[in-house]
This record gives sequence, C-alpha cells and structure tokens, in this order.
Amino acid sequence: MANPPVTLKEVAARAGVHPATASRALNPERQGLVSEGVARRVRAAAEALGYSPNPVARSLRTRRSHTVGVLIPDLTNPLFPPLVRGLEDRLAAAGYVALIGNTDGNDDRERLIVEQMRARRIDGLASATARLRYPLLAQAAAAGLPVVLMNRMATDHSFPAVSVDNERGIRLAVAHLAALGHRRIAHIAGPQDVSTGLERYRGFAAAMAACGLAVPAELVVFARAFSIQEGTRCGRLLLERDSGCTAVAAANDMLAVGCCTAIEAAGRSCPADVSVVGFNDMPFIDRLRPPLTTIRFPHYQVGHEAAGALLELIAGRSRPVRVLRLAPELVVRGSTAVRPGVPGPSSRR
Amino acid sequence: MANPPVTLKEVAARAGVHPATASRALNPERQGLVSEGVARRVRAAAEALGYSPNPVARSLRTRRSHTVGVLIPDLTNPLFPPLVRGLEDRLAAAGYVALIGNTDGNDDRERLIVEQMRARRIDGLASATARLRYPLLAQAAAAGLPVVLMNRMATDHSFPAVSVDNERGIRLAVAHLAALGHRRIAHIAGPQDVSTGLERYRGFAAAMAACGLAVPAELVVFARAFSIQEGTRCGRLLLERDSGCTAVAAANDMLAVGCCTAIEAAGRSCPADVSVVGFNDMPFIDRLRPPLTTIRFPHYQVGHEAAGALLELIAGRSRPVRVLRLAPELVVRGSTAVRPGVPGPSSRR
DNA sequence: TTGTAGGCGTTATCAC
DNA sequence: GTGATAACGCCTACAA
Repeated sequence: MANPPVTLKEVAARAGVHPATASRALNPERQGLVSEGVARRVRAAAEALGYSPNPVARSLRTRRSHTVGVLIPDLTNPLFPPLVRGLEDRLAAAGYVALIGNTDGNDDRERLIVEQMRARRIDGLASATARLRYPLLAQAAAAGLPVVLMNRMATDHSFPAVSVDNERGIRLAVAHLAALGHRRIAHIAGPQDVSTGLERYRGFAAAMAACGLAVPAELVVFARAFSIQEGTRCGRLLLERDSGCTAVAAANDMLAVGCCTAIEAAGRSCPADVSVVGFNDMPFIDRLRPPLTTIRFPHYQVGHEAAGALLELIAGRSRPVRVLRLAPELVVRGSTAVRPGVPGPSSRR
Repeated sequence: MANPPVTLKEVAARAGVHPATASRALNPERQGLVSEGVARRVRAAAEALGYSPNPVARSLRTRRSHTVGVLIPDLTNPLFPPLVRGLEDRLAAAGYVALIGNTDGNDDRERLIVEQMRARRIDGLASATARLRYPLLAQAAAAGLPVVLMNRMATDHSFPAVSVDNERGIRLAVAHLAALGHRRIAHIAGPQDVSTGLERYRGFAAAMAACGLAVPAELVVFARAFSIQEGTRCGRLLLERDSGCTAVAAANDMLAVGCCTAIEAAGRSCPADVSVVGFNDMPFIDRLRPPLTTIRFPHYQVGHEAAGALLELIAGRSRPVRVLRLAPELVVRGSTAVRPGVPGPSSRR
C-alpha cells in the first residue's frame, strides 16, 4: 500500500479524458465549463482511485499556500490555546491550516519566525503579539500580506483587528469594587507599549473618575510584563507603600494571581483584607485559591472572528477595515469581598 | 516592495551561471561538486538579491514537505502546550514545521484530520492520541509514513514512543500515601483502552501489593475520560460507597481535581479527611485549592524527544525502534496529609 | 465543450 | 565542474 499518491493524470486516464478536462471537472469554480456526463465520470474515477489533489503542486501553480501564520507570545500561556482553537477551527473549515509561531515576546525571534513563514509562502498572518508601535505591519502592507490583529491593537488603525472593549471591562471591575464599598482601589497596570496595558490603564483612570474616586500616584504600579512574577512584585510594592488600598484591579489574571501571592506573603488575606479582580478569565482561574473574580471575554471567538476576517482579506473581498470589539463580562468569584470595616450586608449586585 | 520573490534563475543570471549550477552551489550537500569561485559568486548574488528558496517548488520536486502532523486530543488541555512547544522547538531547528490537529477524542475527526494532513504531504506524524488498539498505526506503516507516539503507547510495540514510566510514577504516589499512614487507598483509574490508564491501574495494584495493602473492588473506580467531570463522578462514588478510604491516587490531575471537588461537595476536606494525589503536574495545578500533590514528568522533553525520534525516522536512519520512558518524580504539595487519627508527627519524607 | 501547451521554481540526470 | 533538459503535479490561456 506504499504506492505513490494518485495524480490527476491517472484520474483523467481512467475517465478517458484529458487531464485539463479532469481538472475542470473537479474544480467547483469551473465545473460549469464541462458537460454533466464527463463531470460525473471524472468524479467517479477520482472517487474510485482515492484521488486527492496535491496541494504542493497546486500551490506552486496558484501561488496560494492555503496556509496562514499565527503569532502568539507563548502557547503555554493558557490564554492562547482557546484563541488558537477558534482560529484553527474556522481556518480548517475553509481548507486552510495554521502555522503557529511562539515569539516569547522577543522581537528578533518574531522577525525570524515571520521570515520563515513568508518563505513558506503563507497567505496571511494573524498576530496576537502587536505592540502599539508595530513595524511588522508596515512591512506586511508593503509586501501585500494580509494581516489581522488579535487581542492587542496597534496605533496604526488601518488593519482589521478583533479584541475586547478593554475600557468597558475595567469599568466593570472598578464598579464592582466600588459597589463593595472600596474607595482606595489600586491598579496593577500592564506594559504601556501594548494596547491592552494602555487601554486598561486609561479605562481604570476614567472609571475611577466616574465613580468620584481619586487615583493618587501611589495607587498605580506598572508591571513590566503580564506575568505572575511581575504581579507579585507589583503587589508587594503596593502593600509596602502602605497606601491603605483595600482593593486591586489588575490588568490581567496573571498579574492578579501574582498579587494574591504577594498579599498572602505579607500575612494578609485575599479577599478578607484586600480584594483582587483580574482580567481575561483564563481557564482554571476559577479553581485557584481564591477563585478569581475577573473580566471574561470569549477567546475562542476572538480567534474565530479573526480567522474569518483574515479569510475575507485573503479572498480579496476588500471590505472596509474593521475593528471588532467583543463585549466583556464581570465574573464574580471568591477574590472580592466587602471592604473590611464596612458594616452591614452591602452585597447589592 | 510588493515585488515577487527572487527566484533561483535570477540569482544564477546575476552570478553568470546556469540555474542548475546555482542550485548546486546553494545546496550544502552538493557544494563539493562546484568550484570554490563559482560557489562564492553564487552565494554573493543570492545574498545581494535576498534570495530564499521557494519551499513549495522544492517540495514538489523532492517530495519532502518538511512538515509533520501532530495529533493531540485538545490544545486547551494544559497538558499539551508544553509538549507541543517541545516538539515545535526541535522541529524548527531542523527546518520543519508542525501542523497541529485536535481530535477531541473523536475517531472520525481524527481520521479526517490525518487524511487532510496526508493530502498536505506531511513527512511524518507524532501522535499523543493513541489507544492501545490503534488502527492508524497499521495504515501509516502501510503507507510508509513515519510515526512516533507520545505519552500514550499502543499494544503494537513496533513504533518508537516517548512516554513516562507510569508504573514507577504511581508507585511513588502510593508509597507517599502509605508513608503518611494511609492504608485504605483508593484509585480513580483512567480509561482502560489507553496505555496511561491501564499502566497506572496495573501499577497501582502492584504498588499496593508491594506495600502489603489490599485492593478490594470497592476501592477502584474507572473513569470514562480523563476529565474533571469524571473525577467528580468517581470521587462521589467512592465516598458514597463508604469504603473508609482516607486517600485517593488518581490516574491524572484532572481526575484528582474533580475528586477534590467531590470531597468538598460531600462536606469533607482535602487533605484533612481525604488525601489526593494526581499525575502529570499540569501547569497551574500548584495554585489550586489545595495545591495538588502529584507526579511530575517533563512534558516539554517528551515533545522534544519525540520530535528528535521522528526526524531520525524521516531521515531514514533506521535506528532500531526505541521506546523512551522518562523518569517521573513525586511533588509533595498541599493535597496530602497524615491519615486522620494517626497520632504523632508521622511526617517522615 | 474539450484538447494543447506552457509554466509555476526547483532539483536530478544526463551530457559535455 | 558546468550546462542543458526534463520532470515533480497542477492550472489556465488559448486554440480547436
């Protein structure tokens, strides 16, 4: 059974037609150019022989690889597998496959990966690694390579993107904490050179203002990365400053988890002493100690929508550039509680 | 800058040689067949033009796609991202890329995925979805497609595989519990049609015997899947049987987590009333409530080694078929404690 | 409606 | 050592 794959020529021979005709008969686009009888015969022959077109040859001829590149920071960050699956499921349905590239937040590595992807003639690129200033975009545009952004946006708004309404999300977090009686609410901000970090920080300031709460400088700490470790560092900083904060809205779940660690390490308790809200609702975050209150948005769907947009771009349907903002949602769990010292059941939702 | 990629012909023209010669000069394997001067000139021309070979054309000619398929149950199971990264990192270093396929444990879906991968002319296949009886292997062998197995083995031992010493792993778990004074130790077994489930079950029985402990039927429950939900169902069953068990060795972390949920739901406590040990040391499992005591083995390395074996197979170095068993390791955390009612500090490690 | 011919970019196999 | 030629499998003007 280790015989070489069936070729179009063999199918044509069996159907008694010329390969070109067989090609037409098998191509849905040009099936109209062929008589019904021949079409049936060719299809039958293909079926009988177990023919499947050689995508390599087809790619060489059509200059379409039916392959797209996907850039993510790191697959082992639980945020990304759902996103990747959403993307792949949609791509697979259209006959495309994804080449995953983990950049580990390293620009040189990213450049190298993109170079290799382009060598493999990817038809498009979906990136979840954009910084606000993202040179890759200009290069891709110059090369005519379709690109969509996921989660993170760039300041250059001329590319389609699928993300979440970060400002609205962080507002939900702040409103929740305010409703629990907290007034000195801190923010562990993400890196300010990526849109998620910046938008959530801005959203935090706006939400606090809307609640009539002040944001003195000592209530904001900037993390250098969206990592547990940085969350711990920032949490510790916040506690050491003795700023009297009773709640923390973190820019994502990783930072929140790290912050909880810092709180415990300081001999205090979350949520009894300090409430913490995360952002993302990562898988398994509901089973941590304590289960994290957080802002959810549908990662699978982000990938799914991004794939759809990318496919449209590749197909050349020049729909106007669109930025899609999915709606976030507050998920209340065990890491938030009424402000210590506030009497009575202030558990209005 | 949207000009078409540079071709070999252009490089040859610039260097003043025939394309075939340029090809030889650029191919490390055949560089010896070309004079040093020409080789230098060609390399210089390629450099100047920014030439990179078209892998599609090369694949068509050489019948090597430099692409391998990777079958996993589900990327969103945190077990697999590290494995996939280990695999991809090794593959990338050899100029290969991975096509990931999520089977969701569905045979039809798996068949379809493999079909599509073969249509794309993958050079090899790495599978983490093997059941003991795994028809895919025979087909692949018949088609001459190199295959390596990861984590799960098949009864057909004629394929290279990289896994963990499951029996040794579960023995570590049982020994740990026994040392804590537990005598009625239960097992939540995994599905018995996959090697991990079967080997861990057998290992459990053997380990109990070695400790001089009995394994009455009521102390073993068989899960239908390695899922949290099944863990909960099995845990509940165990508690309802009122078998007096004070410890559970689960066949993996998911089952263990589910079991902990069942214990809490029954108004009992882990580890105060019942100790639980998992298997795998999944990412984030150390941050659960309680932090899970478990058996660790290096998933990244499993992927890495599997990729290495697959590459050798593809290269045709017909090394004898080898099954690699990586060493497991006990990681003691918060889900295990001294048997309730046992006096004194029995905390010998 | 169908056949013909040429080419996508590369490499293997001949000759010279 | 280098050049010429053909072929990998498919698609598509163009011709018939």
